[in-house]
Amino acid sequence: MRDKFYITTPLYYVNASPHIGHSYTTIAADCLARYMRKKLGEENVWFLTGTDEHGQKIQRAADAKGLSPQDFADKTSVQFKELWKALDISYNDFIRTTEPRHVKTVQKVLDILLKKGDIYEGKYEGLYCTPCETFWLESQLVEGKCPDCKRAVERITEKNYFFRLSKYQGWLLNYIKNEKEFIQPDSRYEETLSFLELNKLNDLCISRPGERLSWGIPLPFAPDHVTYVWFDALINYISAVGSFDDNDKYHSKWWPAELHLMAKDILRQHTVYWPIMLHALDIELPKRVFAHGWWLINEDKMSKSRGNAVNPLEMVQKYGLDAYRYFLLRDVPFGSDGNFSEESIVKRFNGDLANDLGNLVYRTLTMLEKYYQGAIPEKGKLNEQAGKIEEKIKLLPIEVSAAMAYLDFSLALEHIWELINMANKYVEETKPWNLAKENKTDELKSFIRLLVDVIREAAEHIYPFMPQTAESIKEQMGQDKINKGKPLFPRIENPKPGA
RNA sequence: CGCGGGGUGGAGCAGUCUGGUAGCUCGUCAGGCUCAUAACCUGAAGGUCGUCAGUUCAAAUCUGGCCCCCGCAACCA
Repeated sequence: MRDKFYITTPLYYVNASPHIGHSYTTIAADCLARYMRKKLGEENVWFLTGTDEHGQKIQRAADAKGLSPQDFADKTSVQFKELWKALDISYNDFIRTTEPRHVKTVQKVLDILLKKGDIYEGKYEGLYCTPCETFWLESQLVEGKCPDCKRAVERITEKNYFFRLSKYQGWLLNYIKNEKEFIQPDSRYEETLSFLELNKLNDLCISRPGERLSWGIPLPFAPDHVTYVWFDALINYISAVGSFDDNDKYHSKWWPAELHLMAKDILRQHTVYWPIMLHALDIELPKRVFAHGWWLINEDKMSKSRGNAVNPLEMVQKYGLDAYRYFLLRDVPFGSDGNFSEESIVKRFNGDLANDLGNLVYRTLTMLEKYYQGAIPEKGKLNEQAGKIEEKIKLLPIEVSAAMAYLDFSLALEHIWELINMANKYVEETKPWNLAKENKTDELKSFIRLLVDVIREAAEHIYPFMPQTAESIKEQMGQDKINKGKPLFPRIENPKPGA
């Protein structure tokens, strides 16, 4: 493990409001950042997120609302920021692709690559639907017409600039073959590898003529063209944390990133375009690229057009922030698709949070109150069952660390819950109410103290996932005495999903 | 024959690489307990592991055929 940790989310495209998919990636990144801060120290972790604001879709969305693209982007960007605040996201920096620091870097990159001969002028030819302002592939046409508006398309040719992806295909293939950890999960690694083996990369068209699209970063050597939005956006990962010197060398305290997190739909941009761009710039590659799955709504892909997008804020209001965070990170293994439903949230809420964790904390606090007037007793002698719990407490950090190394949040939580469940069982087997009646004070003391230790330990590990809950537990389970509050997660009775 | 993933008790999954009593969570049923949020603990019922054939002393696991589901198939931010 290296001593610094730079983690990124994708820059979210501001053509629409954030949904649970955005919140999923960001919560995962937040959890990891919090975990690593504890491990490496606050000052050694850098967590970047932001918004991607250029391109045709933004221009159109802005037009539709009668706003300038910048005003439109400003508005949506704020929505993302507000959501991250509501979700307790601990990002260190929020970059927008319309910020000068980014624009400057993108233009510098374009200049360097042109100088190196990796960008060249060429012609882009394609089938274009003028009303829709969209290029279509032959295969996408419906009866030879635009699939959207059903009008005729025309073959047009325009001057554009291209980035020599093809030149570096062999290098990239070789690199990926040697870096088995570069792309995760494994299935995505295989997918990328076979894609590169079976296909021949075309050079990437990285410009759009200004008359067709003006909302973008102008090419420094051809101001009548703007930069293709993906080429622009990826560069944020380096523009946010460093800069080029006069000799075109990139310097940064944080780069290379330890991890780029994203959903599976934008894997290729991060495993093909981006590595080649960096390599052409003579910059080190990120250590890992991890693509997680999608949340499906009733087995369906979530999308605006289907009208089934879920608003994260609504879920937080209804179930609480930590329950929402817990659900997302616990319910499916990171990497797989999951089914999102309020029914499953309620199940996790009642089962794991209320019955297991919340109840353990509450019953322990009550016993402390009842038997010791709220004072936390000293450690004492342990019986066999307690010894097993002590062992588990020692083992847990190792288990969690192993799971987190592979971004298996679900497994990490499972390990934590093993300890919680052991403790609940321990209460049952020890029968403290009998110890109290029989005046076995030593045994009662060491029993309750062990429960306190278990809960403290659990709170430590829960923190990256549910920061507020960890905080609340610590507060209630004070240093020497308790401050019992309301139950952490009051059971949700008669759940009415959708109500 | 484009590439890949998958089909395991009511639901969701693990196990398949390295064959050998089919495991987990939820749900259902029964019991126990009272510190606790009708929470907690214990036990039970429930699966010929998609299908057909083969290899083997032995197959969810290996081999081949077939059926079904789901992604991906290069500028879609």
